[in-house]
Amino acid sequence: MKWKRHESYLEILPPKEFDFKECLVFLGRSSQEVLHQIKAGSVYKLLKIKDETILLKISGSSPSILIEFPIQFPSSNTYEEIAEYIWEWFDFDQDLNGFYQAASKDEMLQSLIAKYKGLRVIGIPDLFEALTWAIIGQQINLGFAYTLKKRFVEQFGESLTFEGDTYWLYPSYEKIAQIRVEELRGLQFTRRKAEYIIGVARAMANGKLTKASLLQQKEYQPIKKSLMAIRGVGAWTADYVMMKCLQIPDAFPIADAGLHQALKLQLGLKQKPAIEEINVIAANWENWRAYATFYLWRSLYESNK
DNA sequence: ATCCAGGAACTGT
DNA sequence: ACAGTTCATGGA
Repeated sequence: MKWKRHESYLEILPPKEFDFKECLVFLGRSSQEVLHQIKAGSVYKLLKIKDETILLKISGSSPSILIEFPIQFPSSNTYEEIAEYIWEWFDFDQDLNGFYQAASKDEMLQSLIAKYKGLRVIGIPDLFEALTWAIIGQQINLGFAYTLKKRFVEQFGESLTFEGDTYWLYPSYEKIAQIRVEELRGLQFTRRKAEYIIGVARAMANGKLTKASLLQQKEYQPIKKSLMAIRGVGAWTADYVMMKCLQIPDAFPIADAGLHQALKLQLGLKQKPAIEEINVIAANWENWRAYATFYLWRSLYESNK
């Protein structure tokens, strides 16, 4: 991880294969997003580290990323954790040359990379957020998923208002561990989703589920198995979390409806491909299937709202 | 109206 | 192990 602390800002020095503007497109994909805002090419995001709540203004200043602090500066031992969060969020540990090389054998990926070069898997470093956001999104359209997330965040998260804009933190598992199913039903969560989400919160509050213990397992299958042992987490959610939170570049949510739609459009198919066909299509994506998926998702919001 | 959404658990065989 | 059903709601 490379970063420098300056007098009034923090500078992150990303790897060469990175395009801040491409990542901004992803971050701006939903007008209903509540966990960050984009204004004049900068991303504003509230972050809580230990007991410090800090507003970040994140800007691209090629080749660096600059982090400013519109409200107040963090305490000096918090800078490193902020840099770490940003590093993880933009997945800077991956060397995308591997992906670009793997894609040289695949015409479709090559064309996506030509369009979106420098796009990285924008992650969800917080395990509770990653798991519950995935659960929220199960089997509903993305627009409604964002509606539910907004209600959830605005009901149970902390917020801070600065110069007329309100910034939100995702609800903590400590808080959600204490609520009742009915409170989520009132926000139009299904009963089952409410149970899953509260269950995840309680497992984390008990210390039975942590990001560190998942990552300790190193290998793909054991991690996936541990995730799928959680009620509400099937193969799709496990792969989604491995991709977005555990930064496993080969995680592959093969049953994903968006992936199927993107493949159909990119390959000009008459209908969406079956799982067996996707395995054939993805034969050359080895080690980079999360990136292939992410670039395919990107292709779906060419003209988004 | 009917089908599908960035699925998963449950039930019956 | 496998297939069919249920959950619940919004959008096209």
